[in-house]
Amino acid sequence: MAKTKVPSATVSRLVTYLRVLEDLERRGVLKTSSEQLAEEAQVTAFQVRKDLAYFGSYGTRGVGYSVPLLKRELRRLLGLSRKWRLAIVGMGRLGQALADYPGLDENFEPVGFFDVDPGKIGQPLTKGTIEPFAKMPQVVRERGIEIGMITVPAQAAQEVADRLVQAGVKGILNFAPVVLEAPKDIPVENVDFLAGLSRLSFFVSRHMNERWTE
Amino acid sequence: MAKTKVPSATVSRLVTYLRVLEDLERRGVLKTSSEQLAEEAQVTAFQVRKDLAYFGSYGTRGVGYSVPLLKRELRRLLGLSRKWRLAIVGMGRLGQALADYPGLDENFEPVGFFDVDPGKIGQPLTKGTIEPFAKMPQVVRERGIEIGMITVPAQAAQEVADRLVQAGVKGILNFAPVVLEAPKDIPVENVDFLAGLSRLSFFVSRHMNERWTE
DNA sequence: AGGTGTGAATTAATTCACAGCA
DNA sequence: TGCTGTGAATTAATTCACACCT
Repeated sequence: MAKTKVPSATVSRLVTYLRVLEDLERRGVLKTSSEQLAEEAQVTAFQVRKDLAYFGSYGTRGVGYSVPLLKRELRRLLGLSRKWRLAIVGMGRLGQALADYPGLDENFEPVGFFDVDPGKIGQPLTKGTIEPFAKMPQVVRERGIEIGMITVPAQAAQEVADRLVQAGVKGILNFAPVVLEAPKDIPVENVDFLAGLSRLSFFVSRHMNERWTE
Repeated sequence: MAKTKVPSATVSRLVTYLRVLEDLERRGVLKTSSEQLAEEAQVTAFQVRKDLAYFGSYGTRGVGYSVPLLKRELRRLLGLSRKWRLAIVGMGRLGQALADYPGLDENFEPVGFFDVDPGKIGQPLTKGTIEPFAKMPQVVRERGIEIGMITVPAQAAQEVADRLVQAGVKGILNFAPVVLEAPKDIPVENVDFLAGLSRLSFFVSRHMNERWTE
């Protein structure tokens, strides 16, 4: 069992391994190997074994890994052995799309949906009803909400983040295209869609220029 | 001017620097420094200078960087000095939200919106009209579409990707929660929303357990 | 026999310190 | 003087080879 600190790249890959395992399980596969996991996760088998070894030894030598067991262990490592209660702030199309994103329910329980638009308040959703943002702090406390997901326009995001922190959430996932400030003990994950496109266009343009010059 | 290969982490950070520069420009700031960029991008000033130095020298010693100039250079480096033509496949809420995502227009031009649902076809959007997916290959050729964005359900994503590649796109940005296969000269960027939440919950739960044991 | 787990070797990324230039 | 640009030093991450266990 390793006591060393875990590379953050490893954490990102654990998420991928978990997704692969869920896929294998869906296909009825019960046993797997570092080789197979590597193939599906698009990394090397060395990498898979090393990543897992940071946390413990979950496989059987000469045999491989049990899919359900490894899945359970990864969920535990990622803090997903219980569901996190989630507030989604900003119920435009993005917020609504995320509320219904497949697989969300396996690890998260969205129990609060907020917006400031009076026209939206009361509107029913698949998993609840849109409530006024002003009630958010109260709801966060009442329902023990731990994670806040921000899907409001950029200019409102920092304000929303501050209020979520005040209300007592433990972490923030931000989809607005700004980098948010937060107290250093509140982790914030900033997701930016255009980042993906920009990275992609970097690789595409480099490929098209055939080894770009000077 | 460096000839060395660029760390892929550096490319991701360039995207962030560009976003920061756009923000500075919006605030009317004309000159900046590695210090300031580092602050806003949440990295060290060493890192900023090193990252930029992989590509050239864009600053003035003793002075700093010109915001518009550095912005232009970063856009060039990222292949964003012209707009990429974009097809969005899957016009559910996620597809529609992304079509209107702020800042998209600065670097991308969505010129094709596709769905298989007959009920959606013909529906007007902010930037166009939903067309039948069957017409996608023809439209990709006619309008010179270079990048395909996939926002369909997971089970349809691979099929869509294959058809996009056949139709001749140069790169794919995938929002469906699966890892896609593609020919090795076609870059694919797989975005997974739950990845962000899972990473976040890892950090939150570790923090809550106060240095997690064994 | 066969596939994991892990120390050692290698490679990559980051940090640093300071030379170089406006 | 002040801040960039960069080789050198350090630290981190990945790859490898093989001991080890079933």
